[in-house]
Amino acid sequence: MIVIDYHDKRPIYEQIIDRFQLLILNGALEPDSQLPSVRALAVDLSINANTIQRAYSELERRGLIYSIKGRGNFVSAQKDVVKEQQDKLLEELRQQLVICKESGIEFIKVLDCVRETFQEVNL
Amino acid sequence: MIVIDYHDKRPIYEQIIDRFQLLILNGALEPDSQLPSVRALAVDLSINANTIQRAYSELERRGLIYSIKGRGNFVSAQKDVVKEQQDKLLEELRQQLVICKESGIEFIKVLDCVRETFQEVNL
DNA sequence: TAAGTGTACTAATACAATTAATACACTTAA
DNA sequence: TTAAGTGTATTAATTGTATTAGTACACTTA
Repeated sequence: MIVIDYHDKRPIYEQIIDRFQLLILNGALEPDSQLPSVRALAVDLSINANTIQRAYSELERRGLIYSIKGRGNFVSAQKDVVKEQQDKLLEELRQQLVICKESGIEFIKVLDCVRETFQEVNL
Repeated sequence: MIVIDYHDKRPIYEQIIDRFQLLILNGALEPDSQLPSVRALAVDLSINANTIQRAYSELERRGLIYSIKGRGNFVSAQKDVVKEQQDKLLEELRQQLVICKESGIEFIKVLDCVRETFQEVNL
């Protein structure tokens, strides 16, 4: 479910955050379903439990999960938080688009890139 | 010409790299034109000259500038390096697009984002 | 009650970013 | 020739962040 890429320069907790966020946003993890415990996942990934805890804290801060002491962490059931995080991703995309535009990359090239990624031909 | 954003989490040398790369890619800095000296820019930005040096070294490694001992740093005159760096930016865009797609963001929303950024209506 | 859970805290280590101070080689203009 | 300005290289020190490690406490469930 979760894989750490040690060639990735980003911190481990950030990789975990992004991975879980992805699984929640696309619906792979259903609302109210339980996440692995901080200790269990720590053992599974051979890392420290504090690192998992840090990732879970951030996910909770974003409203993507909620935690119950003594029971565990669970996927949030609120739909608006999903939309909110998707909007943040779109904002990051927008920033990258601005960089591309300001770097003199032609509009058609960007459009091709989008088409290829989404494999949409009916445009 | 160059501005440092201390609210930006990225290292200073990286901000300088990106800023100069942008100016070179979009043609604001013409081939063979001279860049500020490492010392002069350091004083101007109130940072250490080594930080400028580090940024210039990376820009030279990318082939975007060339340096002459005792004279200064100059914008590269080779067109293919511009294309090469633009392709790298497109690859970063592609990765962000994949994240958006895998996060369940609809194709039309991404397309709207592209349209708005490039302000193209004839689609 | 025991085991499993989240949470909080501190200490220690490792690494990266940055500053600082030099020193050296080269170019240009007075 | 000399002085000023340029790039380059090196080392040391400081700072901040990521991560590990260990511990303790509160809560839930069987």
